[in-house]
Amino acid sequence: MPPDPARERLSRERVLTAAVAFADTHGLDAVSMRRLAADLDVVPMALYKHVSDKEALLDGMADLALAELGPLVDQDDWRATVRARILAARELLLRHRWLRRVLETRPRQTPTMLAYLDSLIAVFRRSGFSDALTHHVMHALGSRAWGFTQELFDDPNPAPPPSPEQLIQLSQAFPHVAAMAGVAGHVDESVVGRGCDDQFEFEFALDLILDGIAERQSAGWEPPVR
Amino acid sequence: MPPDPARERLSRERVLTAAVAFADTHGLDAVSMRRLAADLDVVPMALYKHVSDKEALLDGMADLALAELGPLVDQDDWRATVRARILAARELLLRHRWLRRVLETRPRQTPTMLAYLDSLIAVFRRSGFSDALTHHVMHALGSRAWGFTQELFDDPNPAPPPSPEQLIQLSQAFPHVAAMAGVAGHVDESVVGRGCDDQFEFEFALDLILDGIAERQSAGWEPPVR
DNA sequence: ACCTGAACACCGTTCAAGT
DNA sequence: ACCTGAACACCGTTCAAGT
Repeated sequence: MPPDPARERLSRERVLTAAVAFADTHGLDAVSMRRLAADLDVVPMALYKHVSDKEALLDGMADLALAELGPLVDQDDWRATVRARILAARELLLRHRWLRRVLETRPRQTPTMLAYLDSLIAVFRRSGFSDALTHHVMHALGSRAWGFTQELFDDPNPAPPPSPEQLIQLSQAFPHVAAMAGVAGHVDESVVGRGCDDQFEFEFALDLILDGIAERQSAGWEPPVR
Repeated sequence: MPPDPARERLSRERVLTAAVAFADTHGLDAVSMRRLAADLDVVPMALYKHVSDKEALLDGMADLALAELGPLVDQDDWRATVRARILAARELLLRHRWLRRVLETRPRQTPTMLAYLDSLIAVFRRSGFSDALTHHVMHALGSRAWGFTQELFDDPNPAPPPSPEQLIQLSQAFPHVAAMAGVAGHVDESVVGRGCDDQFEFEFALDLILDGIAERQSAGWEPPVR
């Protein structure tokens, strides 16, 4: 049979775009080489011409999604710049719910990931932070620099809410968790559970850390001699 | 053939203990139902009598490892107590390198996980923190409450160090990353890479956050009215 | 140069049977 | 009550062949 002329040729770009769309709609767990191939109307092995293996596919997906971020925009001062940049990254991660888990599992930073970090680090260095302080400060931000926290789960099928009986049992066994969670209006979600990492939580923690960073810097923090 | 009397009977405890030991020595990726069964000299399906599925196995492994932590020990004040507790958890995670990834992927908290969080939350509440502040403060700690950060990878096969040529290329493309990393004496490790999340880094960030928490509390922080 | 087909070495898990 | 064996529906990836 002659190749169907109506069928678009495969390309790395087409593979990655399809993979991102597939993950957006079906979740990361559904992304397999075989299913992606089926989605593209192609035999599994056809993908390997454009992507060396599954890890490379995930790298490419991360790069493609991160490209949506665009260049860093300077604000009034380092604090506002870093804050806005991180909140923008957070919005990206909320648009692509699978991205957090992909970033977490990259054994090496992709160039796009490095470029993102470079742009953040640049803000601190240009604002007079020492290289040592910049280094520690980036560690203090940790994954929050990417706009996510451990709470932001990518669970495709959230667990059903516990029954009233279970709730009573839980709050007897773990009274402090219950009291603390109750205040936030979601007794059904545990501290590091999913669902309560809303904008307010994220900004509270981010500002707390930015305050700490500002304090270290204005106090002229220096690395301990050893 | 009669059952070999010398062969110890399987039990949930024996399965979990073997799984923990197996993960300790071979890494998490090596833990499969089939390989664990082979390790126990048993057919794969024999495990399912003691553990309902693989997720339950991972839950059990987490519980067993976390049990090593023991009860919380009170120190001079909330700050010292929380600090010591978190550093103890960190040491546990360093002993069981697979545990971080298992904790991260639990869709629901196991009872042992909840008990750990409960003990931490109790410290804040007993020290006069409001429930609302306690809630936000636990979020600010995030995964650091478990003694890990995004930097603490469980990579069984660390990537080879880049060649000098690659290093030069990298530092030209990402000058700020290079400058910042250089100061810490490990140009070969990127910011969120593995290997530089040493004790000092962790304590720097932890203390920065504890400072922020102490500041919020002594300032009488209250949730915004809405 | 790009895609295909069959095969290999793995998974987790079900079902029906053995002791 | 506990373990077994064969089977099912999946994986990622190799190799040799087609066009």
